[in-house]
Amino acid sequence: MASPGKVSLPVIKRLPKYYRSICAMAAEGREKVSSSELARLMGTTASQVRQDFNCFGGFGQQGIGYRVEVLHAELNRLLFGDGTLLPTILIGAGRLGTAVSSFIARDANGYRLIAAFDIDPALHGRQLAGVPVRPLEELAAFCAKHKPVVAVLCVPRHSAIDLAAMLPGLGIRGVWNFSHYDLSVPYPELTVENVHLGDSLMSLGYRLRNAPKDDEG
Amino acid sequence: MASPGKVSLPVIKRLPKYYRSICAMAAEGREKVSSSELARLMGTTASQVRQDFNCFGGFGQQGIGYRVEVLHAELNRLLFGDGTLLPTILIGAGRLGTAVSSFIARDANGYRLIAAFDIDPALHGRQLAGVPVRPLEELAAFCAKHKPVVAVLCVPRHSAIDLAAMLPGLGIRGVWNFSHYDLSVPYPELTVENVHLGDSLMSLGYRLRNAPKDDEG
DNA sequence: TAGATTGTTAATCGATTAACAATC
DNA sequence: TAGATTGTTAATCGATTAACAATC
Repeated sequence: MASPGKVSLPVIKRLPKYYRSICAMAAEGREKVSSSELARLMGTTASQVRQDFNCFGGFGQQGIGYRVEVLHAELNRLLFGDGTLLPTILIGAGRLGTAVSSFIARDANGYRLIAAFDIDPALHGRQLAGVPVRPLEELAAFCAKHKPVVAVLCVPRHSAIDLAAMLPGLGIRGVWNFSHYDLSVPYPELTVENVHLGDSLMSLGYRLRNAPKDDEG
Repeated sequence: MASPGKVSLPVIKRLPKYYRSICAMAAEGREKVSSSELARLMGTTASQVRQDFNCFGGFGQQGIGYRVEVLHAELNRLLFGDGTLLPTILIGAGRLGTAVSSFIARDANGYRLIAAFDIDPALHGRQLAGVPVRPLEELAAFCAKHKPVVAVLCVPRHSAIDLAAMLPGLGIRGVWNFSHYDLSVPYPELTVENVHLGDSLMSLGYRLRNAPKDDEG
């Protein structure tokens, strides 16, 4: 079993996919599953499934397989810890911010939205997924008092750069970044998940233009 | 120079990041740039920059560096082809769909939104980023007539599964998938970009809980 | 016991990085 | 020419896959 900090990023990124498969199985009442069946469901190999689980100590029984209930509990613990929700703020309450806020609030992903911020006075006071939109000037005071751990950035590129510089000082340790500026590079002290919608669209375009067109060629 | 279909996915995913850096430089009037400077900006190595560009034939001059203008033109061509926008439909016009539609329409990413679809009659006829929301029943007829190439899926998991099965038959070759179901596995005939917001949030949670807390430890 | 399936080590594969000759 | 920097080959690194002993 590797020490938790040592688990590689590709493995970590696969955990939610395992979790979803297992949740579906648990809901169906399945009791056991083999690495090869999980692999087929996820489009990978049985080897990878076993390697991945063994990063965390091995959840199976030799000769038998994996108990769905055990996998479910272990993955749940890995992804959500003891179940304490991570206090989270949203910065940028525009269209994207609004969509994202309801996503955080609705889907049980381990986060609790405690505030939203925006520079636009027209938005101040509005409710967003159950929290009011506050002026950006209140950010520092709010963080000092309520100690959010995660910031969701739905702001333009330049605001993201400015904000990221101050966030660690406010106690923020994680950022879910929707601005199209890659925050992982300049701010290694933050744990960042970049969701670069524009980049993903552009690379899709390249792949489409260069895909083997088996229906035409 | 590798044949276009052979360029590896990691390289393709870096193209938009190069493009943004180069656009910024072009805007500043910079004329030349070295692989090492680009590498520093992107948080990678000069070696990788040169390897990446050489997948497409090499855009630089030995001893000199890269001309910003050349890089800009080449990356532009790679990402956007001849500039023809890819005709695109949105399926699912809820909160997320709304945010995403304005993203497609506003940011110049090489796509042209030509229609939106939803099962909810309450949304039918509404305008979304300049196109009307249509009943889902019209999807097949619309595709037959207008030949969209890309579908953006902002629908729940189960609808995504059902839709993906029929999309190739309607001429759709690419999918930008926001449903939390991984479409790459069951539909290899589609070029899919999965944007799994839930998964990205969950893995962020794991990383935060297991990050080395240098401010506490 | 025989069959199945994990845990774990070894082999392979691919991507990244380093090195260096070519060239401006 | 000397210095700089690419293009390209070689070395390294890490992730994936295969193999197999352990075990139910």
